[in-house]
Amino acid sequence: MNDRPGFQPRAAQPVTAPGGAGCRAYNSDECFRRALVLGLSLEQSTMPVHNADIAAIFTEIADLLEIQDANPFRVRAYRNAARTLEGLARDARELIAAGEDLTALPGIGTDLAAKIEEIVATGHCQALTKLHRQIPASVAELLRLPGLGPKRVKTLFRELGIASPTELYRAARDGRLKALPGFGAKTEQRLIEALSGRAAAPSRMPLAQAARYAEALRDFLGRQRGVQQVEIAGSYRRRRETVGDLDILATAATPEAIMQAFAGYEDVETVQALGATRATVVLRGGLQVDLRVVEPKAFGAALHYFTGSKAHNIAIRRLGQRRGLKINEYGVFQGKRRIAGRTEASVFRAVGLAPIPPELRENRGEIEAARAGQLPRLVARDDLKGDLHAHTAASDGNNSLAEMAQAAREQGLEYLAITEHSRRLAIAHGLDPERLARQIDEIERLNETLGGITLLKGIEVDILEDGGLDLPDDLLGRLDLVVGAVHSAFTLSRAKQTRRILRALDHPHFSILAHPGARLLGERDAIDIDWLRVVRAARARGCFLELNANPRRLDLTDQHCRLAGEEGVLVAVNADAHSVAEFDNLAYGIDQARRGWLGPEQVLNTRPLPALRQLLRQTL
DNA sequence: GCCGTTTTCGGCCCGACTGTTTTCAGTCG
Repeated sequence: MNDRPGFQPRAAQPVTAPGGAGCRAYNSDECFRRALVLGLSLEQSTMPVHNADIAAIFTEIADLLEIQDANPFRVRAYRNAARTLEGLARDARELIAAGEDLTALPGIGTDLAAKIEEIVATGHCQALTKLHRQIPASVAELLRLPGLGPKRVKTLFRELGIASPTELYRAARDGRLKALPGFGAKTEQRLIEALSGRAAAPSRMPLAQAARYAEALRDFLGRQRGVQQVEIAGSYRRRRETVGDLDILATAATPEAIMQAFAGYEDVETVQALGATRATVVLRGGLQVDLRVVEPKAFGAALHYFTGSKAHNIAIRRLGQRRGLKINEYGVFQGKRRIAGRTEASVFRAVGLAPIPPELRENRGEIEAARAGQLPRLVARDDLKGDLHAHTAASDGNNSLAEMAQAAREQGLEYLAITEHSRRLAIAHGLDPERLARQIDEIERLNETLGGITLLKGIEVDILEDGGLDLPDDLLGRLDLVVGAVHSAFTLSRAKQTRRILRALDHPHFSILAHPGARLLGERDAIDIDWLRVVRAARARGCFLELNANPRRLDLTDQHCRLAGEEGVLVAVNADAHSVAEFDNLAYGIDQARRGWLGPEQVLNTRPLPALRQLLRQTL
């Protein structure tokens, strides 16, 4: 788990937005009034304030307060609130516009609710502006450097006036750091290395990419003499779409042996720490890995602890505390007596909870649900009966219709929709009406010879900038389903982008909105749309949302899956396979669906074919 | 700054490792 705040540096840019476009659409009078009060003109109100912007401001306040040595619990309150905001499916400004009470959110009291309203209305927070008068914003950047926490950053600023990484680099190179109290030659050297760019800034790695490192390392450790259990915990086990680092947990007859083997693993680039039961290394490729060795009787407690999330752990410990129990990675203790810890289930039982699946452990209501015996039965890979988004060599795929059908059948699927790109996506060799008509005939012929699987006739039609579809109605009407997707004009304003999607959903033949956010992890941000309106429009029109299982996309996000589930919109978990190998990606889609609290009944393609056809007809 | 089966005050999660120290503070997860 690397839940260190600011691990994913996000610039806390002041958002110059008294109101913002989205706000104006909801509550123009109020925005106008606020703009007048603040002496700002509405012409400035272009950039809407998102939860991530508010969270970034709260995180920066927390950083600066910490450097000032403020009450640590006050600091934590800002961090908790930032985490709450980042975990919401809906933007705070929408909640405000809908008149909802922000103090109902966990970790948000009257003070922080007022600050959120202030930021939504103005794009700024007075409290942060005030802090900036005492400490420049760039000082907080120093916290991202290895070995620097609030205390040392404060020392640097107070003693040497160092307020930025550049100034720090200069001072370190001049040898001025090691004279400071609490600093030494090693710290100085480490900072020089980090600042000279030799150590790349840590960034989160897509889950599927991390899996390659993780599985190889797990196998290696499992082969070591005396090793009993090896489990990868952390966000990897929670199946987050990206992981910051790997947390590996093991039990072994002799801890020293596995620690040494770990440090000597062929892919290790640097060993950052090596203790008796805990070690940290960085692999070639930049992934940090922590290994922890515990006794078998503590394995469950340690697995729970290192699986996290941090917010979940804190909530569980607080629950234990109220029962007079102390919970740590070694077990659950009543006084000196250990009452649980060998298994995760025993830890949950000790605090009166049903076992919570790792994917739900984000402190987003799973503890309350477990206490009430209302944890959802989550969808599993085996629940899937088909896949509703696939390409062949006719557009930008690699295999033939027959090869894709056979691969899908080998994956245990009963149906597969063929959904090539449409003509506008020329780069992907998209189909024009004539070629699509030919493929329709071809699929019908092939279906007569295929056994054990049915191909469905579909298309991944481009949603044009104005919300129209890229192929004529009469042709779309001949298909079993129409999957529509955005592949262009990603940067439209929220109002325009939302209007575009709503118009596409309105189309009489529209079935499934593919990769609705159109994001690419780490490469392209999601388009800006009013999610609640889109989800509700999909429900009203009998349409469905896709969870695209391609590891680069994983789109819907977990939060939007949950929103869809709560609003009664079925989600299609599709591999978007461009080759026979890519059906394996369905597992990543299922992971994400589980993180979004979806059960089998909330996933469209868990239906057998007749039931699926009936649902699709309702959209056409 | 938040929160309440300890409800408007007094708590707030817990431990390992490193480096700088002579017994521990700071950082990190």
